[in-house]
Amino acid sequence: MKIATWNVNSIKARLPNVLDWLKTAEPDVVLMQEIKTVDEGFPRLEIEDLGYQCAVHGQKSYNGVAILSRRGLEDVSARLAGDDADEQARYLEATVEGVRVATIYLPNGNPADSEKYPYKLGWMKRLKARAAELLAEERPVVLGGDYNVIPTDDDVHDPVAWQGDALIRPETRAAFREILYLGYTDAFRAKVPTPHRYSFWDYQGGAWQKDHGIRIDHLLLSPQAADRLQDAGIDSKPRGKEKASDHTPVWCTLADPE
DNA sequence: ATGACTCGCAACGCGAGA
Repeated sequence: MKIATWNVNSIKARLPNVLDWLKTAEPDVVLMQEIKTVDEGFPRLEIEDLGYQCAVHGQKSYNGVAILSRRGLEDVSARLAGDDADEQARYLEATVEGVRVATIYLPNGNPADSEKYPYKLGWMKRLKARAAELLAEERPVVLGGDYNVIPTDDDVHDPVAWQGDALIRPETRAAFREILYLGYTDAFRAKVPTPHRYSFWDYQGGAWQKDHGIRIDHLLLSPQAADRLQDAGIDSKPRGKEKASDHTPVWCTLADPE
């Protein structure tokens, strides 16, 4: 089963690129972020034509997440518990052939001296609680998404330039490690030890051409999923296309159960 | 170099992104 995560930065602006990529990459499951539309605006028919079912948790203009699957889609559940006042559409879970998957659009948190940073850290605490609950179920789990976390200095072109940023601050990294240390595996890092492989390149300053990127899109696997991990990678081709998202897909493959 | 890009919106510049 091939599972990918992709922050598309507007599904409407990205639809031709997304359809092309679905046809060529042939993922079984896509964990999508920043669709930037309400549920009714999601191009469901075009994607269903390629054999996918869609679960959508949208929001007007900002955020919004979706799960695409061509191998079934059951028990869909939106929102992250722990803050009933949180109206931002950033979390959606579903089950595909016994694998519990979540699409995650973790808050950016900048500026780090604003109220946005405590919101990010609070959101990470809520995610940790949910991640722990899922671990207790002792089943394959894949938590994929735009974490807005640069885990280590191997995951950024210029760590000094990012100093103090909400994506790299020690508190951010510690909160991310807390989730990993529950027992989750970073699928890409487990398969690709090479440093300086990125999933995001800013639109500005020729960052893509100069490979000035950051690795912030991650697939975290429970032990039962990690036991089935066959391969993982970053598909940088979509980032080089016309009208590209600033993020590119990160994927992993899980062996089918016995 | 007071820059640099892209998105949605009911806009005709702005906030947000990272």
